Amino acid sequence: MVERIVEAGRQVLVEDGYDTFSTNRVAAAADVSPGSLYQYFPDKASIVAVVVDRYVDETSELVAAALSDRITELGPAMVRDTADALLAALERDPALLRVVYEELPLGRTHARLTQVERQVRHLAAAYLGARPEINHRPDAAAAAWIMVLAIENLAVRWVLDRPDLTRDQLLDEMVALIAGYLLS
Amino acid sequence: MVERIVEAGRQVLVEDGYDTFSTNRVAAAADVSPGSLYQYFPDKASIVAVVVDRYVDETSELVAAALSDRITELGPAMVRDTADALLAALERDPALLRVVYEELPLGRTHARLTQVERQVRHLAAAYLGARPEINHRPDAAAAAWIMVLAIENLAVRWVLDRPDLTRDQLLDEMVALIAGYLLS
Amino acid sequence: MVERIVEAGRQVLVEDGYDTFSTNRVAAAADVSPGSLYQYFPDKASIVAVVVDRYVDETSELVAAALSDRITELGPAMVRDTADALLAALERDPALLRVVYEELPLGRTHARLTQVERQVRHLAAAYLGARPEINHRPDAAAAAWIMVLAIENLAVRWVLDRPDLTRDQLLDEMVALIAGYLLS
Amino acid sequence: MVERIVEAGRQVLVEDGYDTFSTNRVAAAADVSPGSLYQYFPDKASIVAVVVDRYVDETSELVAAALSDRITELGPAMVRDTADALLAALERDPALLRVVYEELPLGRTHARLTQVERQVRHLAAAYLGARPEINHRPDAAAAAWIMVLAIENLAVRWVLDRPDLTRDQLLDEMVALIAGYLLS
DNA sequence: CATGAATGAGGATTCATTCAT
DNA sequence: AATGAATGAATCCTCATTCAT
Repeated sequence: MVERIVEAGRQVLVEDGYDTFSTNRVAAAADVSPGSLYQYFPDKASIVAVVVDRYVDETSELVAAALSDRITELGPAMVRDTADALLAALERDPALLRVVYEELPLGRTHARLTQVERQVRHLAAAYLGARPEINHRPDAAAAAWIMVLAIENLAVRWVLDRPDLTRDQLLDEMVALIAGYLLS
Repeated sequence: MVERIVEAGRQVLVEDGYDTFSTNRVAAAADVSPGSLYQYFPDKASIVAVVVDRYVDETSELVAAALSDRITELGPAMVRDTADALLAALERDPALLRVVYEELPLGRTHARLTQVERQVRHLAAAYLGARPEINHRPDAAAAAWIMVLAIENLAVRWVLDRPDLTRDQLLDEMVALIAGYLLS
Repeated sequence: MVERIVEAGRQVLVEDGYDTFSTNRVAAAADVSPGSLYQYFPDKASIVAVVVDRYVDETSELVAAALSDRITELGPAMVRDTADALLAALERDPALLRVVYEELPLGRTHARLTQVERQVRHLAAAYLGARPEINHRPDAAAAAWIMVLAIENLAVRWVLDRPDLTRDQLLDEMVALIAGYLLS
Repeated sequence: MVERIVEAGRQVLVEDGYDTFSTNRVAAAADVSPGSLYQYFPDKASIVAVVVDRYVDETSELVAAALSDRITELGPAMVRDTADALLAALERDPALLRVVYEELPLGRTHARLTQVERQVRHLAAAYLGARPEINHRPDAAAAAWIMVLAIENLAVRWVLDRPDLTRDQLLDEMVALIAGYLLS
């Protein structure tokens, strides 16, 4: 049941964006009565939150899986493969990505995303801190913040804005960006 | 009068975010009757649009001014000074930045922002294309896209998320990021 | 519920005319929340339309019933009885009659009325066409148009304007009008 | 000035009907400021009232003029010529006729029309009362009421509904209607 | 007189939420 | 648990009218 509601919520979000996201529409899409929504969710915002949480979780798991395959391998290949996995994950559902990134009201909604970003940053910082041969930046935490955010944002914007770069070009540039940075 | 309304609109946006932005609230904040709004603006969206347009214009002008002071100077100093100006511009009103970046419904609103970003990218591409001594990347347009987006996003996130980086650190990292990238 | 709303709509229409007919007033008169109106009617106009449709239907049914009782009987008695039934039907609710006839915005509202009038005309034309002994006019369709409209309008005006004619006088004059016409 | 306003009022009424008739629209059409309206008219309704009064006056004068030309002539020709004049008068501006007849809110608006109808009825009653050779009906006042209303309404409906009758047919039927009635 | 900016009550409509069944 | 009718506050917007200039 929760399943049906969350899926319906995702659908509505994807199909028409957040400004037409109403509890009635979600209930209709889930083929459930409006009242039933409130047996599983305290309010409208929490439905959105769960949709977003799931999306963030799925995405981060996809990236984490790719990463764990390559974790032993240092250097450019790892950056490229990770970015590749991130792109692939984001390309699964650009419409939902757009809604999550550009349309959602703040609040509890972004909590999960922020949390994941922090985790990733900490992982990256630990990683960089332990490998001075590939990271010449003095502050590993700062470098991780820069690196993670830059890659994430470039990936998102590339998926959403479809600029004049091929996917391979993008990956090349990302590798150059990170490599150049960490070694300077 | 237009002034009062726009200022009230900005205030409401800043104080409570877009989801409480109602014409009545704007009218009250401007100490004006709801009807008067409609003598100067065709609808609610256009009030938001003007607030955003102004904000984007002011911000880009501040950055453009800083840039024009340093335009003759190649290299790291220029990156740093531009990023510095951008940070300063964004720090003027973080709350409004948050609303513009994260809460506004799509549409005409993002049009102005997108447009400015395109202009900046074109400028940067031209600049990079003409200076092979500081730019070793093969595709100037791609490099400009990467560079502009990375800097913009890092600046915005730093202002909004207040991470554990000092302002100077951030600027150092940005310079390293761009320099390392362009020369690799 | 629909019942309550329609009845409240009729009441508001009758008591204060169309220009004070607001959804809020109807809701209040029905002792129902404004929102409930929209679970049964798509908009304000459709509430009016239902009130009018009902009124037109009731009225035409009353007349049709009277007519079917007398349909075998030719001549003056039939005219008189039909007119009598029409008067009785219109006298049920003169205030609503006034609103329907004189105040309602055009559109779907008049559609139903026009439709009924056409039906009646066609019936009358067929009737007249088949009975040359009581109808000497050359064009049965034209005669039906004249006859139906004249009787309808005289009945309505008599009910609304309360002129110096007794009900019986009116019926006498109507019979004379139609009889004289059809035989000339 | 009053002239300009009334003419603008008539225009608005004719072009878009009563439901778009707003003081602002009238002011704009008259190329006058909204405030100026209130120097010559106490409120919106009184503008409508004057437009209607004028229309009724013009129309009745046209008919009266035709009638005074034929006043000496008894019988069918007079009915025909009068009806002809009425039709011609109504055909001048069917759009305004529709608005006046079908769309206007009640009240002071219809006062002038009612008044004219009464005058005409009294004239007709006096006329019929004095000419027993053409009027066999026992009650001249009643006969006048019937006759005037029937002709008026048939003329109006013919102009507004454009039924399947030629103008000449209509006049023939009207003459037959009245003649048959008065002699029966 | 004329203006027209300003007013603000009121309009139609939506939708998150509740609650009796 | 599930329903879905009912709610009613809140939304955007209009327009007859006023009044300072």
